[in-house]
Amino acid sequence: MVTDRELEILKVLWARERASVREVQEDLVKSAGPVAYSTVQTLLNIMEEKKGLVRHVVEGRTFIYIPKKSSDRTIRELTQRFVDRVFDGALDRVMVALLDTKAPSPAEFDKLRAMIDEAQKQTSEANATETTDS
Amino acid sequence: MVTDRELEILKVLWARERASVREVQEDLVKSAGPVAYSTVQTLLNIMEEKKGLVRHVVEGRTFIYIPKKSSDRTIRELTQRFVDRVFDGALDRVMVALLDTKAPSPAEFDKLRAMIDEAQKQTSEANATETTDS
DNA sequence: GGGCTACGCTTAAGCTTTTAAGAGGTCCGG
DNA sequence: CCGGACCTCTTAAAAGCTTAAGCGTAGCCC
Repeated sequence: MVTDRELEILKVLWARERASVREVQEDLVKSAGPVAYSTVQTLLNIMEEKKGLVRHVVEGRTFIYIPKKSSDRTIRELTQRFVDRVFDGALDRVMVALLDTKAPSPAEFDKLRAMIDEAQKQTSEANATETTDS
Repeated sequence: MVTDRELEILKVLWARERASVREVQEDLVKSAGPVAYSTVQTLLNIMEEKKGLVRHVVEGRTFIYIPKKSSDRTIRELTQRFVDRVFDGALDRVMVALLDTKAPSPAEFDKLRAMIDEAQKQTSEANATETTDS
């Protein structure tokens, strides 16, 4: 659904929160190499009309584009799709592949552990409130 | 590079190690819904000629296709590409998204921790041979 | 006002992906 | 030995992605 180029554009929009076509195009040239103004324009148009990924407001005669979904949510959806597609949803297999592609440093290992602890704490809290909820 | 359909085909080939077009097509129909024989044929042809993902041997008048890369390696490459594309290579951010998309069970949490421990043990052993740490 | 510039809109070409129909060859059962 | 079944190969079309040129218009500088 979200293509490579569209993701790049979304990243610019998330970083800026709102941006004109020109701003997106200039950031893209810096971060991802040359791309024509009209290309960005067409992409943004499709992303609004056909995919509902962004919306725009008019300021003067400039279109200001704004992402519709948060980066968190979009990235979560992309991750979900990827995990399902490649790993048939098996989280442990994802972890194996991840740790295999890039060997983390000891500090990163600790960070990962902390994350897992935190995530587990969150879920157990969530479960606790489920039963005692209003 | 590897598209969705191609990945499905590769999964069949990895499971069977080697398969005829007919076998791939039949497995695909079961696992992923209807698809024409000739479609699978064209895909396999492209995967061999243009992408070098598979090769074939002839048995009688049947083409037997064989994956060129292991599933491990291919999946590692796909994962690498995804992490770079979506997360700019930041492993910790991947972990956040993963734990966020699907809340694991306590048993799964333990499994993840064990994996991390194991991975760290592996790397520290590897490091011990090259640098004699303090 | 006249030209320059910036902007959005229209159109479309080139490529990849996905799908499939149809041609033609080979093999086996009868 | 003949016909159907099964195979590969050829062709191609629809859809989506990526890229961009060209047009009209509105504001701006002088």
